[in-house]
Amino acid sequence: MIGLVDCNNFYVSCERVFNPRLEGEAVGVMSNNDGCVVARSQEIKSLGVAMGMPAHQIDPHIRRKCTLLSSNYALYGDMSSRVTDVLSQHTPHVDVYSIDESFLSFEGFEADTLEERCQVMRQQVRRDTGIPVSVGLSTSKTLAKIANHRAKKESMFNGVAMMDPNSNDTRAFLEQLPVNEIWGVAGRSAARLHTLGIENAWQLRTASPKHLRRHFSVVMERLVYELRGENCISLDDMSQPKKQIMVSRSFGRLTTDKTDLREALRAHASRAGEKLRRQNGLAQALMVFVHTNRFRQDLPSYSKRLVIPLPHPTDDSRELIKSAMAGLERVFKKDIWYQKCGIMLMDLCDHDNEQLGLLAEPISDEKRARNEKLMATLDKLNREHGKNTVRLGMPRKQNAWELRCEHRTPRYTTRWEELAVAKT
DNA sequence: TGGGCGTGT
DNA sequence: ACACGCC
Repeated sequence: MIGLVDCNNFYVSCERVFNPRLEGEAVGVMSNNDGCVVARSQEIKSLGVAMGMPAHQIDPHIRRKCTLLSSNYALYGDMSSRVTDVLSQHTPHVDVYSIDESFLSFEGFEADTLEERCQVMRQQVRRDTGIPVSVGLSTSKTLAKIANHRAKKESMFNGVAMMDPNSNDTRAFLEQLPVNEIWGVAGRSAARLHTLGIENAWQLRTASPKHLRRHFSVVMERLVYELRGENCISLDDMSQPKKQIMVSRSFGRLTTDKTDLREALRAHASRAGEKLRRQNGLAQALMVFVHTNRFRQDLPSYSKRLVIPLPHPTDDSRELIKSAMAGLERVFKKDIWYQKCGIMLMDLCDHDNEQLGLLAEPISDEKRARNEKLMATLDKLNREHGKNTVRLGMPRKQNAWELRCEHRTPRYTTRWEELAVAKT
């Protein structure tokens, strides 16, 4: 049996833990730069604020009834690991799927004890972290996802729903479930399924896998088996090292200033280096890109990307920065209003069995050890004393790439200076 | 009017 | 490179 634990309205729930006054209010959390609404309380959903809606498009009448917060990823990330910690106490197999979702394997557990166990687990998460979660149980991940939706929507389940893949009840539910509500099926695929006469999940489940493979791909074929209750989506991939690492941000305001781009790319390359070292990898190439705001039709549009092979595989932030700066020289154009820039590390390989290129410059073991120690120290300081305690080069004040986040709450759990204060 | 991945063709 | 998906 597989369980899917999903936190309810996760970012909003995190905010409510530290500000209980938000309970019962219409609350939304916005994406970076206060762009779109990416998390919504039940109350704000009822007001008609859609997922992903640009914040500035919300009707002013509605807007006045809402609390819209900037995202506080330091807080959400920390709360997420607290939730995961509790889950790990209830089964040895937890696959963290996203910041607010985990798949749990209950292999070897008695099936008829699971609903009860999950209730206990759910209540412990609530008690220990303050976060409400729902649990879906079934024999495949796709069905566990569907069960999770039911657990959220139908109050009779009390937050834990188990779906027997072969029950009449399941059949009835799948018959009224539109295909686009299935995990892995969105607008385009749903439209193409419709042309084949497949409108609901039951029709998809009873369709011919071979037929679907012809019209789509193995992904859709697997989905048919998943809907039948056969677990065929592997999630070990989740913990696999990344094949690319990307860091990019929109600017807080548009800029034509090369120094802004230089500083932003330096920060992005450093962050990418951190991620790379954490997965014990080396990069063999780096891509730099810049572009303008495609929504601004009054300004010239410009977009450029450039792949730069690295002289040898590296995880050293200083070398990544050096290549990124060289790239910037080649993609930068004067008098362009840039909206975003970023870098992507590519052709990643494992640190421990590095392939030396034919033309690689040999580096002495001594020098290499020193570089590694420097990076390790940098990472340790930033880990233990907070992000950006030590950085490579200092950005100017009031730079254009600083994120807009006018409504961010304190980082209660990850910054000493921002701890919650109990008033007497 | 976000950011960061993945798979498949 | 592109299409499409997830969260």
